[in-house]
Amino acid sequence: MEYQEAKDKFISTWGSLGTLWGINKAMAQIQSLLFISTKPLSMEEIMAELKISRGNTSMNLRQLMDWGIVTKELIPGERKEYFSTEKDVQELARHIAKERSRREIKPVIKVLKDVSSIKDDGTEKTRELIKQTKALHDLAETADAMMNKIVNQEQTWITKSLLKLIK
Amino acid sequence: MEYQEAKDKFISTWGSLGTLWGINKAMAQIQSLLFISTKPLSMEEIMAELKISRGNTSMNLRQLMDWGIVTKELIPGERKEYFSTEKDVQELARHIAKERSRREIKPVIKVLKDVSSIKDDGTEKTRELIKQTKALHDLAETADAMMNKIVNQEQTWITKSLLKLIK
DNA sequence: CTGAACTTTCAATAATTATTGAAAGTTTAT
DNA sequence: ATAAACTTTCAATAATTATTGAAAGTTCAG
Repeated sequence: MEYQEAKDKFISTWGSLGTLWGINKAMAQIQSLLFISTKPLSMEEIMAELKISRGNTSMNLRQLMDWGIVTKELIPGERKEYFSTEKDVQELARHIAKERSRREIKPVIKVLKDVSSIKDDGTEKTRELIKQTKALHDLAETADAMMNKIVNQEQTWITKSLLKLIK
Repeated sequence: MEYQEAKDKFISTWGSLGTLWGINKAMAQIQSLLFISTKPLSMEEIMAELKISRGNTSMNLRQLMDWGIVTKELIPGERKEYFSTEKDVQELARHIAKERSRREIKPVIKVLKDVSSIKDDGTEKTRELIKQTKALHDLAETADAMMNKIVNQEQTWITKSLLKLIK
């Protein structure tokens, strides 16, 4: 497999995996492209590589910046804006996990908590609703906590190693 | 909050969370309905409760059965088919994790492996592609393995200590 | 201040995905 | 074998989501 083929395959596969981490195709593809690029890319370059419109590129870059995984790089003397993504996979995973937790999981946990806290009127169906949503609530909370612990643990480890390097 | 309100809230919230585990709205809503039902439901009942068509109900029930989280219940003397879902959240999580791993994560890991195995021609861009896809491959593999370990409750010292950290 | 270089916005449109409903298919009782 | 009871299929349609592109907005050099 040649470079170009491997590159295209990577971008389209990673792009289609977007759903797995809750982002759209264009967003995922832009991130992929930046992830394997050896230097920051301009909007023009991204548009050309992925064959998407200026507007699309602009909006998706903004979303990626909202997610905290893409940053603007200002190159001295250049008018254009350049973009690059977090290159460290651990750090990338941390950002993604944190954002997904905040945007999607936490709000659902809140609803599960509310629903499982309704008054038990003694009927079978109410009891079942309470019981099952409570179980789901506990599971969701554990899973969310675990995910955050794992990714933050990684962060601690990285920070520790970094500190060692500095000393 | 009354029973009916709580029930509707649960079904629509859990339904909209469908994307999180990679299924569509109707599928997620049917599963939710069954999850809090005190008895197996017929197609008619599901259609009426969720206000969806017969065809839609049929197709989504089939998909839920493919996922292994809904089963047909044959009630003696009844012509109609009844459906129920796995009621144990741990078991449910296990099934979902296993299916997602098989359908989505494993194939992506395979592509990452192929892409990261291309011949190093010495150019910077090829080296970057290899380096980054390899890092992603390792991360994906670790995450997948860990998820399976956790849901399969194969509690080695690693997962045990992780669980302790959370509690 | 003006114009060139660049980015953002957003209404229109395209692409994708979900849903319907009626015809075809299946099963069972008689 | 027939008909009633029920389920599945799938072409048509609706709903949703993504994408475009041109106008409006911004920034900056001269």
